[in-house]
Amino acid sequence: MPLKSNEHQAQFALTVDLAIFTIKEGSLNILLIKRAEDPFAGSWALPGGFVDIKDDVEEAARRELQIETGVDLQKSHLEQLGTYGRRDRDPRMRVISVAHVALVPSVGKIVAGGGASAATLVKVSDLNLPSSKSTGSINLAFDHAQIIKDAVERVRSKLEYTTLAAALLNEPFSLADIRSVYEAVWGRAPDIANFRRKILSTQGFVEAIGKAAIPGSKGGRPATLYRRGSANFLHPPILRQHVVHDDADMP
Amino acid sequence: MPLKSNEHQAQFALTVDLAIFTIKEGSLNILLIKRAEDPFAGSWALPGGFVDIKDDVEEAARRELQIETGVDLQKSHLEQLGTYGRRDRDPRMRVISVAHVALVPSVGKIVAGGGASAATLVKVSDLNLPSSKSTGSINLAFDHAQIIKDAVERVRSKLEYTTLAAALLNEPFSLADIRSVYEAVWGRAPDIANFRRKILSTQGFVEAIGKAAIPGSKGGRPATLYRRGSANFLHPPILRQHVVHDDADMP
DNA sequence: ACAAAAGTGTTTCCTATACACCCATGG
DNA sequence: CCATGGGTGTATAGGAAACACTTTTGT
Repeated sequence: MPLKSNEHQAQFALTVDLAIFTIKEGSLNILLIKRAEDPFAGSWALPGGFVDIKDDVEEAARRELQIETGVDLQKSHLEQLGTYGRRDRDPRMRVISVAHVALVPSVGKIVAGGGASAATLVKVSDLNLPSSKSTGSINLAFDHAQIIKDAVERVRSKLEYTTLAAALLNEPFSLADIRSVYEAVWGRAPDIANFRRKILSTQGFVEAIGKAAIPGSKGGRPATLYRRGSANFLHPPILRQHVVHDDADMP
Repeated sequence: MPLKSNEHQAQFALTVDLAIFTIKEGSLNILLIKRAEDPFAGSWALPGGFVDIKDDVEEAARRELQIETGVDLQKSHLEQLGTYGRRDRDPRMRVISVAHVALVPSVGKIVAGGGASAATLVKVSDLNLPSSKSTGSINLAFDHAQIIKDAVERVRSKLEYTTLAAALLNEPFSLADIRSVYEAVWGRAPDIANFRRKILSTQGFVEAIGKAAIPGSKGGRPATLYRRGSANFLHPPILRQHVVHDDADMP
């Protein structure tokens, strides 16, 4: 970055967009807002906001996450996804957006503020994403369909080699709960018997809390309960059954 | 991104930084420039430059790559690494940098322009990176040590599950050449016999060109030559021997 | 003939997978 | 005592790892 100090540089507006995922009723959901104003009035969009000149980018993202969900910031996972800076992505002005992925066990009260007429969780499978096998019909504002597609793929692949599935669960949880996260995110779950051996043999994925769940009204053996462990990675990974990859957006 | 259109937004300077990797003499090298001016005059830094208001970010990165290396843009791999936007990363002004990783088989004539007194390939192992087992002594400007650390990790992990090793080789190449890429990047190479079976059994990793290399002066059986295939991914991956992960920069 | 480098064969071990079976609870 | 869901045992197959061996070249 060879800055020439006395040169005038172009200036850009900077936003953070958040793809906030959670599991609801066995499906992967994402938090979206409905835009009240043009452009894309009436369309669904990712929550987010402008970065202030005094903010760290990460800090701005955490602040927006707090504002939009009210979740405990310390306990939720937030990571940068990538930066989307196409010239024409916002028809009004040049905006560079740093997209983030957040994984939360549940969302609190959702408030629709700042240019949004609504804010709700939407099933990812109901979205119209730029993927070959997209079935949903909900269209998205700006380039948010692309961002969400990338975000979903990030989450799917991270479940392979990290312990992040547990970040989508409230503690305590059972091994079957973790498996249901994989099922919701991948569309199919690994064999339960092998899955539990894998989880339990990975040091630090989960820690038993020494209690058992209370069975539902239909009975069944009580499940052992766990909390998240200190490990972040899974070695070796749990690999998905890999379909032939969708290379549509590769140059 | 609920834009309120009549609001004044903070403006940021935007740069692209490039971590351009190549293999030289069996080692992973990165292209660095030596800064001529303060701040960090005399320090090594990543090449890069400002994004113009009319540029796509990707486009700006490709332009810088061309300027700095003269490599054929069509044939080299370029991907976004991440965005670095800490408040204090540049002492003069608020600069947001979108870092990229490029993999090139070789670099052309390197010219030191725009605030750089030199530009050369440097062995990654000679750099002082924020890693537990960093042995090098070369210090870097701004937050470039962190960027390079992230970039190296990106390359190391991508060799596991993609065919990108071939992007670091001039065509045609032998299977031993690919293996030497793994050796340079990972520090150790997989067993040659198993490795060749793995590469050849992955459809589309390489394509035989029907010729053989001419052995060196010390003889040896001529190696079959290949060019890059159309596949981008390796399933299942070639996993590194995983050391316990360095979580130093995790929150 | 020997060294060097490419390429093949084979054995061993690990572990992912599949699935049968046992355990604990509610009705 | 049956249905339900949690949890264990075990046989099989496929691939990773290790390494001995063969092939093709230059000197």
